[in-house]
Amino acid sequence: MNPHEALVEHIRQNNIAGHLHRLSRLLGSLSEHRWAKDGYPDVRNGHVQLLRNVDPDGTRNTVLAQRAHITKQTMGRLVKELTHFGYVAVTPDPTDNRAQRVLLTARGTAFLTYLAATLADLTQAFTNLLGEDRLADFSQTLRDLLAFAETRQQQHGL
Amino acid sequence: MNPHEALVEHIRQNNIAGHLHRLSRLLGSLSEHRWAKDGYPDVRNGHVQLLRNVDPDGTRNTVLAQRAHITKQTMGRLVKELTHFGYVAVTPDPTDNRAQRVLLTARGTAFLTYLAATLADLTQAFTNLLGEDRLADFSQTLRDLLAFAETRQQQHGL
DNA sequence: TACAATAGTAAGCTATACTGACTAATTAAT
DNA sequence: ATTAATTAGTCAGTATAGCTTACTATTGTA
Repeated sequence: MNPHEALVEHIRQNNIAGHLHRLSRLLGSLSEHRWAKDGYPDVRNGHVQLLRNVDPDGTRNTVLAQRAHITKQTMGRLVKELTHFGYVAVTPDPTDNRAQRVLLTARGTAFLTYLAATLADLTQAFTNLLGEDRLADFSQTLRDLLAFAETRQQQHGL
Repeated sequence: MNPHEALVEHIRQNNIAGHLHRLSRLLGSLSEHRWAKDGYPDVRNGHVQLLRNVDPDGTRNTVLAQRAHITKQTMGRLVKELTHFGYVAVTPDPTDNRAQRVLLTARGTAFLTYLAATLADLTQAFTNLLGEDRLADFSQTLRDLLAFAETRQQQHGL
């Protein structure tokens, strides 16, 4: 094995970030195809990070953005899209005239219910593949790595 | 816990795809910041999937695209960018006048060497956090899930 | 009352990927 | 040997998911 091959091999061995990226994209595209097939063609992956953060009594855009770790402008776009497709509705916040409350519509709730079922399916498929223990370990490690990466980001180092 | 809370809780519990997406983005942005700080400001994460697939004697654009699982058009853009920044060079393929060969320049090789070192650092940080065994398990599971998702995609189900 | 902070919007930029349509060159089939 | 099909690469356009900068309107505070 010449030096270049050794180098490349080493990089492939440590390619966790690349694998994460690819798996994330693959799962995302599989999900959206399934949702479309099952009657929810206008919901995209990004929308889920809105839908799953709405409280029963409605939630402000800014709060949704914080929970999803995106800017309020980006969340604002998601709200607009999901409003247009009828998954959420926006009402003025009675306690603050600047603010709005985002609420799930019946369709939004129906989608969330459906989503929970498909996620359960996926978890089942993963369990069949890996077994319960390995899946739980993976999930926990994922959370640990996420916490680690967040800390690093706040320190702004690598 | 009312039904809506239970639903949302269930969705959060099974939020593997969301976590993957966020971790992938976080690691990507940390990497690019570090690369910029260390003298490689023009290399982005996407470029790595080109650089690490170039053979010592050069590789065709189409082959690079296949290895990186992206379209040849997208890979073509990466080639153009990295050529512009001096990390790769393109020569005609002597055996086929339609084709080109992408080769690493000295700068490209230097970056790959540097990259291998930073990946080793990151692996070390992960090992400190998780221990060798958990990291190895995570890495293996990631590969298993990737294989699973690829298969599903080819079947075009779920 | 004036000033600072907050909620949300508008506009525009970037990165990453895709598809469809094209040219030029090669290979295969008649 | 010519025609037809495939292949390599590019061009142009689209979509998604983020971002930043700049703005209005409201609220809270000194």
